[in-house]
Amino acid sequence: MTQHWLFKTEPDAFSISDLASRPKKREGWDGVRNYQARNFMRDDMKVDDLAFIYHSSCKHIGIAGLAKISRTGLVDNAQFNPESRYFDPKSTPDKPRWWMVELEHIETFTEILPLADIKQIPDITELGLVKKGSRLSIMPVNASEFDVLLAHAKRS
DNA sequence: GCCAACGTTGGC
DNA sequence: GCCAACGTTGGC
Repeated sequence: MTQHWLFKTEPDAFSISDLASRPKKREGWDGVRNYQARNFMRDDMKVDDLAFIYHSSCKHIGIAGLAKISRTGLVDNAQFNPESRYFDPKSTPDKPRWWMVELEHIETFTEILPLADIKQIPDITELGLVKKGSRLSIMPVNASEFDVLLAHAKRS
């Protein structure tokens, strides 16, 4: 059973076009340091699951494109690098704390589907983005809402 | 830059 | 295990 996801990113740090310009259009999604988000990646994601890429903390906030999960079960090596802002002194290579998946770019939407518009769509009620207080950087999207959002994103 | 809401830490 | 204090997130 394929699931659907949404990954937040700050485009100043890593954007949908950065993903598209990587070799094979793929990149490991490192730097997640939240247990719930990690658990989604480590326990629930499957190769070929689809994922929206969402731009946050920027001028044009919203869903910017579509990707898929290309690899799972990867260790986020930034946790072992003392130079990295994602370094975790409590994690060891024997027993890594932080795991990630790899994403592969599928499509950059012609226009970003703005958060303000998403909030106006009557069918979108379950999505974490529109729920008060949700700060998850990675969240599931149920199948019907995923279809609605994809239709809106392609229409704009 | 503000600030509400949330997650994490650490003393007890 | 509680909970206050602190740090972070992220829209506005």
